[in-house]
Amino acid sequence: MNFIVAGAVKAVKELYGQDIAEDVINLQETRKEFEGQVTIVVFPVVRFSKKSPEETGNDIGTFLQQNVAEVVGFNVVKGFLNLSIAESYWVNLFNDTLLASDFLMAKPNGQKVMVEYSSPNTNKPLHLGHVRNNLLGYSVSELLKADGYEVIKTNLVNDRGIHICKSMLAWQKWGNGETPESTGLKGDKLVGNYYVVFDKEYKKEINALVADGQTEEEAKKNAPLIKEAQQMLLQWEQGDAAVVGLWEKMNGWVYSGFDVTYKKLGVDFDKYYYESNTYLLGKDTIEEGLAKGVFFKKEDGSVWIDLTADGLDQKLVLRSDGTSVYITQDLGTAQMKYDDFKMDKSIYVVGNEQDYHFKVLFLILEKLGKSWAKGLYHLSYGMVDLPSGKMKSREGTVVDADDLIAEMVDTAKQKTEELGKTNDFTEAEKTELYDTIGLGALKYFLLKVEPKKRLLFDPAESIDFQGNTGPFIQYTHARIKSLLSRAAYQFAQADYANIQLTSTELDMIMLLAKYPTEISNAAKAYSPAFIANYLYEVAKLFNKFYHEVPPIIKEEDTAVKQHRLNICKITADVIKSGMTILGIRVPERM
RNA sequence: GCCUCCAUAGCUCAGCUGGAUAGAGCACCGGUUUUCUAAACCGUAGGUCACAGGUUCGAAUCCUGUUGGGGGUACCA
Repeated sequence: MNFIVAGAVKAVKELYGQDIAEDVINLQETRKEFEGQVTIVVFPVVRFSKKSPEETGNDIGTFLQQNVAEVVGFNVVKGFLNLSIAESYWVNLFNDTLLASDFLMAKPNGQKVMVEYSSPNTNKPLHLGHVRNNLLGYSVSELLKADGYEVIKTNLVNDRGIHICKSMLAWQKWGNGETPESTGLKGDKLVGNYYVVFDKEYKKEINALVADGQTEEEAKKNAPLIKEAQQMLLQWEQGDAAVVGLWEKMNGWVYSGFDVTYKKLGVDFDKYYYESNTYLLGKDTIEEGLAKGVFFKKEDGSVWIDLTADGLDQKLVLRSDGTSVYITQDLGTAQMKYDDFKMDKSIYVVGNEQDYHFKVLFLILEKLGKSWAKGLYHLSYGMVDLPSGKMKSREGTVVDADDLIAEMVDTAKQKTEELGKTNDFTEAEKTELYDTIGLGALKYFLLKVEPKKRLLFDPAESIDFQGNTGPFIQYTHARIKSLLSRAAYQFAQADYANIQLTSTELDMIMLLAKYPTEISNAAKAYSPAFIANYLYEVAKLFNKFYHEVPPIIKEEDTAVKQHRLNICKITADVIKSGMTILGIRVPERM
């Protein structure tokens, strides 16, 4: 649409003798109720024309109609100049751009980006909050690929620390040698159970101590169990063979459990980092910061940074005993990741409870003069809340990832069987279809919401399969595919000599043409939700088109038939491409 | 206390680089199947865009304040 902007700039020059910048010409789609396809908002031009909005609109409209071949008509409503663009323009756009073989291909931009997501603790199974993280991380990775980046997906596994020692200790004390094999439980579930056991027993001890007259705070510190867990962590750090052995065994269980969930979710990683390897990193960075005067040392030996000038607080970066805190290792890990990959950008997909942490982290790296610090971005997303409030693993008020997935697949199965759509499917085809639909519904449900917004999930109300949902879009795709195969579709450009586009067809072409722009906007905002909402519009408009036109298969005019099948084909391609970005598979039939 | 994010229909969400009469889905009510898949389509109803000011030709959108809610503010991660 650049030619319209250029034409309008020229119009202002010739009509009013004024040079204006291109951004004065504000283009938008013409609203449905008015004639035309493209609208120029004339208010910003008024101060150059020194005429009323209506007169200005008429002047420019007349000029464009006379001087720009594609502009075949115009009307002015209040301050809005609505332009009618020649049908041949849209037909050419459709044939030359949308039907071109590279329409859906990513154009490499030569940049490398790392996306870190998932990053689970290895002491408990994944829940709905983690599911949101995983789907977001995966989808943003796909989105950035589609926008031309080379993407490295990483998972920084939080595999050490007091939380794992809690599970280990509880298993040692009360586990009776249980294993995933002996119980039939997934490894992460088994380990998670002992995390809950620990918490229960710990609370008992606290209550007993409080009854003995200690304050709750004291009791929390003095309970024998927590002391034992801390002792275990110390032994782990010293490399105690028995503790490390147990740690490896239980982490192994958890990993095999996670692998099952990851596979089910369809997410993967190019590179794993383990905190057990990175937790000592960052001390070099502390030295570097001290030398550069970015950090300062207090009398007790602790190291700090003063960020009060930046509107933040003083922040501890190294304990007085010389050991690391959270941010110490994150500083070191950031350096290591950069050294490993030299990426242009690095995205951290982490919940919004850590907004402050990342703000500080990035600011410190900038102050240390790291050239790559400006490429760091915290993709902060809102928590998933239940009607009862926040999910808490320790208290068992979580929606378990595996359970939820199983439930969704089961619902998909039920609904599909009710509709009697899979009577001629093989068992394998059925299994795959139910999986595709169930996960499609779940993923779309989570991804259609803007990442930073918190999300309410009510387990009592099942996720919809109708309306603005994954299955609706999947259905639209399946319907098109079946139509194309029944029509024995062959790709070819249609002959438009005698074709008059319907207004819905015109709308379809305009909407489909926006796909590449949608991708780049979504990528800039790191928001798969843009894609989800766009795909919904595409599917909705297609269904309208589908109902409006007579059966395409029976169409006798071969040019019209080819043209409509082409629209179907591009629609299916765009849906498939967009859904792939969301990590959602689309069935050929359903 | 301070910092930060959020507030749009009964519910779940779009719309936010300022543009025309604020849009969807669900739920509710009504209609469409001898024609390519009714997980679809068409229609009715539903709004003080939390509140109050300000900037502007024009504000759901930008600014300030207020209210309500989430999160953060640890020598935890």
